[in-house]
Amino acid sequence: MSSDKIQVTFEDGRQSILPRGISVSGALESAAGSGNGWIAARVNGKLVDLATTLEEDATIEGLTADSGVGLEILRHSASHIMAQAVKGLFPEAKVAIGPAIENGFYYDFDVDRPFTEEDLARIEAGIAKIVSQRLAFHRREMAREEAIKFFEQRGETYKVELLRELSEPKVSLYEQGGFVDLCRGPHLPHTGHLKAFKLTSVAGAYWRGDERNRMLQRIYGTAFSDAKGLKQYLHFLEEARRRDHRRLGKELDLFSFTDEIGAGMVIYHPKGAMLRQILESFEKREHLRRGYQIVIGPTLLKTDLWKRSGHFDHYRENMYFTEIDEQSYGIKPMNCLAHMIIYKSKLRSYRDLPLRLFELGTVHRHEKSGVLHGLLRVRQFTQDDAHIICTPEQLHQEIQDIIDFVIEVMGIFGFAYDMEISTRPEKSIGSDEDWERATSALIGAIEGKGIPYTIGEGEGAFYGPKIDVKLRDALDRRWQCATIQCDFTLPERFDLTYVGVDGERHRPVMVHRVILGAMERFLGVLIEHFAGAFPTWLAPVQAVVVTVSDGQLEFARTIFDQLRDLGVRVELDDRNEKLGYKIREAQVQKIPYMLVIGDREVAAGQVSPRRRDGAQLEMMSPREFAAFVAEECLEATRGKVGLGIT
RNA sequence: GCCGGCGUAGCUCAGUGGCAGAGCAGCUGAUUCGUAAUCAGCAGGUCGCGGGUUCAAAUCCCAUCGCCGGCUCCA
Repeated sequence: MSSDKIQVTFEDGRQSILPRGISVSGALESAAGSGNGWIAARVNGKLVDLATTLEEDATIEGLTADSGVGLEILRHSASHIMAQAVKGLFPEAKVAIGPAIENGFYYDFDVDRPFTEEDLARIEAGIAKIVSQRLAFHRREMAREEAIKFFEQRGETYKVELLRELSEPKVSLYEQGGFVDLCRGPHLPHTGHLKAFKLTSVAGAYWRGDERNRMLQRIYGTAFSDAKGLKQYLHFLEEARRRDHRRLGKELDLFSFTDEIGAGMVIYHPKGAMLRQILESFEKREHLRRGYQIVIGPTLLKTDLWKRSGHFDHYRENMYFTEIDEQSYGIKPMNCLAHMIIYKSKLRSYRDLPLRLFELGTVHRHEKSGVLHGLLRVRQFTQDDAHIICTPEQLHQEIQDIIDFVIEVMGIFGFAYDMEISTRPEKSIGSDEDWERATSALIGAIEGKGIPYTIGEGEGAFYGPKIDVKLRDALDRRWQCATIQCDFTLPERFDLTYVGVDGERHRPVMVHRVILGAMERFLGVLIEHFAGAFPTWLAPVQAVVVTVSDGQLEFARTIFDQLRDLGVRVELDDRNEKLGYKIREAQVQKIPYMLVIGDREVAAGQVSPRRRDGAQLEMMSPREFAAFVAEECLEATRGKVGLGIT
């Protein structure tokens, strides 16, 4: 091929001979014409600007703003544009970093005065103006030392700090409308491509995420390839607000908090307590079925024991302590200690293993005040906690059984899930052999189940590797609930042993695991997942008896009594209100069934159930209705839960 | 813990230095009604708590508790 031509291969496999030095956009247009909405490209696997020139044979792929990577580029450019707008309004602001994130982008600024809501509106207007100007993004490369001088002159000390830590001799800068930023790129061809954006909030954030550093002001925003995408996202936010468990907890009268009692302490009202009761009895039965034994440990344990376990050294700032009769006690933040004491209460043989101890253990952790969040982050909570003490050989099977347990339970609640294996962190204890064995047990168990997983390199606990299960709710949000953790440290520290076949003492392995995680957090997630409209098996009130007029009150009371006897969680609305009013109230309370009682029902001795979705069921006897509800519950729980809460 | 915002009736909220308000819920009465709000009347507040400024504070200032959005940390 002549020296002034190159061969370009396109995504669809087509090839063209083009002049050397042609721009990426020129090459793309030669193949597919203009106006395809490309904002950047991948050339030989590398993301580049459309203005990049091609000097060698290449494979290229045009990227549009609606694709995953393209959207990220759009948002990243949006953050640059926002920074330009901020610098225009606040010239003294120093810029830090401004990446694209999952649902948008942000940029951190160091300013004397924090931004206000009004500032946000002004900045938004500034962005709109820059967009209308269609300013080109220019890339230029510079020696690192030169770039340091450049940003020093401009007083951008954060950029200088970043540059000093880079090892590359050359760095790239991007400029649009006089705003220059240190950046790898790529970026939009010009600012006019930012068509749908919105600034969402402003918040403090530590420089480089370290709480010892200065707090910067972070502006969050989002951007989409078109107005429709933005609208959908704003609708998603609205839907999330509508489902907020804190709002629904109040509306459905499930739980509350009060500063009189203290931050992070849940008060369960009757319906919330009923929900928990249902979850707990479900859990107890499921654990017993799987060979777990239920135990109950004390809340206060002597501080000396927490010293031995290592909690006093590593976890003290999160613990509550109390002293009585000159004896110091720690309030348990975890349940494992009592379980180990139970293990040690007698000599154990390999025949006793695996020992699976389950406790609905209520723990207290002094979480920092700023992290508390409804039911999702509290200071007193109850874990569905179990510790499995087994031989190293049994580990694989035990892990696999726990995974099955998690999958079955998540299926019943209707959650999808992702699994992640977290491996040995830098700061850790235990022998390589132990880590190797435990990690391969975790991986082997997951792979044996054919479950896809990701690896969190170095994300494990200091005492062992773990599997984290992140469940995905109805809005596709992810929540960390279940976790399975291997531990070699505590068996060592507490000198747990078992007598093997060989008559010798051996060291067992301990698995810490939770299925739902914490009852509080799981309940919060459940509320949002179902938007408060719990399936009948979980609904704290399954049916409400409503009369058309006072004339049917006596009959309604006998129906109510009968259904309650049969185990249906039923309420009676005997108020002197119109039927429509009572129906509305029951709908708002998201009660699955409304049993309408009018003269027709009294005459027939039956009830007319109306379902929450508005469907009208056939008239039936109370007994038939109870059987109907029981059947629905059993079906939803794969035969595990019928009527009644035990 | 840190940055910012907020705290008024059971709930949702209005009130920005001069007599504390609305809707819903509650109570009383009327109404006896067929699938998402019947009508009328009544009652309800130490304006989170504690200090201060002022003739006068829900309103301004300080401190504190709590909540909200983030950061950091986590089930």
